[in-house]
Formats: sequence, C-alpha cells, structure tokens
Amino acid sequence: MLRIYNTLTRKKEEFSPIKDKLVTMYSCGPTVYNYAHIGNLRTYIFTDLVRRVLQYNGYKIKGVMNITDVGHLMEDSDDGEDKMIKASREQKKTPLEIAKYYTSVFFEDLKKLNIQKPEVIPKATEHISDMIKYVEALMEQGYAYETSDGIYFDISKFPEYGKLSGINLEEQQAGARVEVNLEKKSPYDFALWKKAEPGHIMQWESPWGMGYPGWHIECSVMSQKYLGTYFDIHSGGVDHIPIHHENEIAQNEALTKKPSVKYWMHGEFMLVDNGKMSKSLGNVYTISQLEEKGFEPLDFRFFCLNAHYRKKLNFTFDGLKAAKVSRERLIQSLYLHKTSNQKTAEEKLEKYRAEFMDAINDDINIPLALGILFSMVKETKSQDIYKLALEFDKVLGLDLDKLPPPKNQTDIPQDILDLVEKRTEAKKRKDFALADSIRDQINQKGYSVVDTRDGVVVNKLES
RNA sequence: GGCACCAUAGCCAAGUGGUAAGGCAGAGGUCUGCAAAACCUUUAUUCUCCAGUUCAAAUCUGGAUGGUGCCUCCA
Repeated sequence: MLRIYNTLTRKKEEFSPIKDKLVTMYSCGPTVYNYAHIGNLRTYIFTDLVRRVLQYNGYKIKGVMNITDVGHLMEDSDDGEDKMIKASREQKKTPLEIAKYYTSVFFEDLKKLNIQKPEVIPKATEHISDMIKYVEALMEQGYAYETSDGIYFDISKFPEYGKLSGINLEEQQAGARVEVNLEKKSPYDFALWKKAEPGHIMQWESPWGMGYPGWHIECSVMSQKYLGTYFDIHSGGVDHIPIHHENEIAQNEALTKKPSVKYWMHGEFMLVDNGKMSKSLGNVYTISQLEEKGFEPLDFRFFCLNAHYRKKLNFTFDGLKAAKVSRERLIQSLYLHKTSNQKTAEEKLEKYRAEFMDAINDDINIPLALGILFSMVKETKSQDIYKLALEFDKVLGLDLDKLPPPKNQTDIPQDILDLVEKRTEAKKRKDFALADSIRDQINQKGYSVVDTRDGVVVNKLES
C-alpha cells in the first residue's frame, strides 16, 4: 500500500488513483530564461522519484510538465521587466531563441540525471488562446474584473482561498508587505491577463487589447487541457504553496466548483552552506559546474536521494564528495555480486524486496530504501543480489549496473608516460628507491601514479 | 507582525510509543616492497534543553532555546 503526504490535508494518505491504474500528474516546469540550478533540479528529481515509485507499484502514468516560455515578472514590482524579455535583451536574442536554447539545455540536464521525461510537455506560448478562453470564462462567471492594466481574479468570490497554505487573509493584511495597487479590490487579487505596455516584445491579441497572460493561468489551462478538471497528483517546490498553487486552485475550482487535484505534493528546498541559494551570494550551481569539478551528474542524484524529499537538504561539496565515494563503492560492490556464481536464499531476497517496497511506499522514503540496499549488498556475493539491486534501481535511477569509466586518462603527456615506464622498470629490478623518486617526480608534474590489480593507472592530479 | 517547517555522532541522514538503520570521515586489520584502491572489523548507554503523560519516550503533551524557509518572481 502506497502512502503519500498530501500538502492539502497535511497528512500521509493512502494513495488510490481516480481512474483505476492510470495516474494523472502535473508538475510545475521551468521558466526557460536561464540554466536550471541544482535546487531546481532537486525538485525534478523528487517528481521523478514519485513517478518511478508509482511505476514500481504497477501504475501507468500520464505526466504533464509545462515549459514556461513567456516570463514571469521580475522581483522589483509589477512594473518590473519580464524575465524572458530581460534575458532576451541581455543576450541579444529573441525570446523564442532564448526559450529554445534553455529548453534544450534543461532536457540535457534531465537526461544526465536519469529524470524521466513526462508524457506531455506543453509550452505556454502555444496555449495563449486557451488561456484567453479560460479568462473569459472566469469573467463571465464573475470571478474576474478588468482594471486599466489587466484582468484580475477576485479572491473575495472564492472563500476557500488560502486552504493549501493555511494563510488567513485578514491577519495577513495587517503587516503585509504587499504593494498597493489602488485598482485591485484586494492586494491578493492576482493578474490573469496583463495589458501590454507599448513596445512589449511578447504580446498577443485578446478581447482586452494586446497583452500577455498572467503568471498562474498557464498551469490551470494546460493541466485541465491534458488531464481534465480533476487529476491525481500535482507536484512542485514548496515555494509554490502560498501563491502559485493557491492561485491555481482558485482558478480551477472557481469554474468547476469542485476539487481539482487529489494529492498535492511538494519538494523541500535545497540550501547551500546552510542558507538560501542566491546569485548575489555566488552559491548557485548548475550540473555542468559540478561536472567541471569532477562529479558525475548521478553523484548529485545520489546526494539528493540521501535525504527525504520533505526535508531541507544542505548542499556542500563535502557532502557531494561523500555521495560520490559512496555511489562508486556501491557500484563496485555490485559488480562483485554480478560476477559471483553463488546463490542467495529466496527467503532472504524476499525479505529485502519487502523492506524496500515498504520504504518507498511510505511517502517515498528513499533514504531508508538506500539503507536497505546497502545492507543487502553486504551479504555474501551473489548474482541474485545483483539482479534484485537492478530491480531497485528502477526506482533509484542510479545506473547501478554501470561501472565507472576506466580511470586511465588518454591525454597523458608523453614525458609523463616515459617516467611511468621508467618507474615500472625500476620496480621490476626491485630498485624501489628509484621507483619512489620517479613517482615523486610524476607527482610534482601534477600527475598521480597508482598500482592496481589491473596494472598501473596514471591520472592528472586535481588542483 | 503572520504562516510553515526543523533540531539525532566530526559531517550527511533514517527512525513518530518498545529500547538508536545507512552513508562519508576517523580508528584497527587483511592485501601491498611502500603507498593508493579494494575488502573486513569498529565508532551515539543516547537523540538541543526543562517539565509532564506512560510499565516504557528520540518518538506524545506543555514550555524554553536555536535554525531555516515563505508572506514579492523563485524549485
């Protein structure tokens, strides 16, 4: 029995899909105006784990993840510049080019991290007319009103507003830092459609003149279009709980008058050096940057798997290093299982299989599941264990069957190779003093030389 | 000011009433000319503090302290 934590009820609930064996899920996707950072990616890894656990339980999945290629506003205020447009100006490309480029990089990141692609990946800009229709419907039913700069949702018409985050609007308003927009009936009314100021690059025709969609309408429109008005799981980062998902609920449920999502799931944030990641602190990393520092993308995935998705995870390079070592040893050890011809008793395998299942089915408890895997790997080497570990890897997605690439680098300079050769000869003559002094020379030139069971391995030293 | 979450070894981390998983680092050992790697063994009488409930508390209740996130775009 799979149990998952539902943000809406703040409880772990037994999971049962609306429709038999097909699970419908929507995940908030990226705004493609910049590279995804490791914090973003933690959330996509989380969603991927949910998918994989569902699949492990025999469910089929229809997953939708939007690509936001029409930007949200900048932090300054409602008058701030659209992110897509800002990136477009700074990088001297059209918004379309920007979106296309970062979308392709995003998919490469997903692939590197073994994150499954959702079945449907709609783009916001291809659904503008659907959004306009949706806003019109909200207008017709009295949930929205027009001001000089756009169309706003009237939250006073939706008394359940705040049910996901548990905020109390009356208390909020006392000390709130919400900017004053005199035309808005409540500071919490949010834009469904914005009228374009002259010269705005991205704008579309609408019944209210040229303009562009608000920040929340795309998710309502696209989830409904591809998954219907009531679907199983909506996932995203915790930061979306108070505004974005609250607004989505308001938009969805105003029209349908019934719940729109059965289970809301939210992944916690990643911290860096115990604080928030931010560009001004210079602690925002991308997968490529981790790779430049000598880590595999899957080391990062493993790092994320080591903590539960609803707990904050503090990213440090020491922690990532620990994950890297740990994953390499795990794979190494599994290789020994693979090449063993021993058998493991079926009862024992069954015990691990059951423990693993219980762990992942208890609100996706991957850290516990990893512990079970490590215990299993310590058993007497056998192919049965190797096979079972690969079963588990369907959920973990760590490529446990892939030995790390040979460590011998190909681009070792000839003078180093010559020294290595001399050292090997010296060793043969048992002239260890000479061999060691040659090793020192090699080290000083920035290379390491190590004798292994399979011969001599030369590597460039990390600086 | 409001909302939410969290506090377990040097570090990361699981555990939500029955007596502290797992990983990294450390220590000891096997192997090796020596290293390195790998492998084996080992590492919390105790879960921030105080009080309470209970036969039994890291787990429940109350309080204190500390930390983080959100309330403005954010994964």
